Amino acid sequence: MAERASPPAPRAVADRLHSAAIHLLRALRREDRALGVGPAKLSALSVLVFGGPRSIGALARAEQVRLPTMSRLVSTLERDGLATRTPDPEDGRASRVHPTARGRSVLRQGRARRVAMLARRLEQLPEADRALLARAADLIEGLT
Amino acid sequence: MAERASPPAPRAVADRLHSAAIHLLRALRREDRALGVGPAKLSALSVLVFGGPRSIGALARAEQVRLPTMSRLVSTLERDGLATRTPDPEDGRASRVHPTARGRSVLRQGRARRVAMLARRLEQLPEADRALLARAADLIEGLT
DNA sequence: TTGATTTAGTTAGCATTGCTAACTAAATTG
DNA sequence: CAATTTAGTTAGCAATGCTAACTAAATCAA
Repeated sequence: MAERASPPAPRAVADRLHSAAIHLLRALRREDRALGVGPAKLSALSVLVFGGPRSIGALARAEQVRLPTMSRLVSTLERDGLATRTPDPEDGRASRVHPTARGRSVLRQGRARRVAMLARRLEQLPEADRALLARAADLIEGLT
Repeated sequence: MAERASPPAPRAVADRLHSAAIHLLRALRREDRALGVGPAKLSALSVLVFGGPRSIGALARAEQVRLPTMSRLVSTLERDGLATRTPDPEDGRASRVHPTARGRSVLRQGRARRVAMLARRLEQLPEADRALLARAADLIEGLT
């Protein structure tokens, strides 16, 4: 035994990886509900907190949504006290979006909740498997 | 060099894996747009096609949504000719949902599109990395 | 057996998040 | 300087999530 499996066909790997990602996120998604902040807001906030303040357009590109969608999302973030808008001194058309202290705090909590749930499961794996998953995460991020 | 990294802390791995899954699905999601069938419908259809016909309640549990959400989703699947509802002979309250031929076809196409996109990227990886990702997919599915 | 409870599903109504179309206003370009 | 491009907004629609409140069938208990 321990015979090498047949070489992994890209399509088969793609299919399995696709399913796994869907199921993983579906399970984690439930953790967000307690937060009272929707997934789109959390995700945009995450870009602002970890990537720094930026324009609404840049945020839209980062989140892969259209400008009007992000425009409205930023309005609700502002209304909820999670972000603020300041005029861009260089460009009279643009504004810059910043997370507020409360925004950072909410993000930290949400992220902690999701990550904690996943971490609890990862703890039950042998260390070698955990290392493999860490490497897999990097590979996936590198796929572009 | 090639020194062993510090043991992978579950929280750190969880964080990276979480991000990777989000980014992967966000990229793949775009492929679905050409299909004209939303993600919730595709996902429910996938359960029906690969897991077999079942009640609306069972479908709701599989999709982790509430019963009214699934009830409406099935109505639209029916309206779109992607699924049908038949009465459950055992239980007068329940109905069973079946995919139609067209539902199967649409699902196959959508899945093929997403998987093809991911497979194209996986092809550019060394075989060892692909094998690693295949193993990772299994580990993730097993986390539950 | 009947009355109470539970379970399956629906309907109504709301919030979020995606889109396109059509607009304003500032910046850039020819 | 006029024409075009770019940043953002507003309006309106569709999909998808929820809870509350309902109907009807099934099950349980007395």
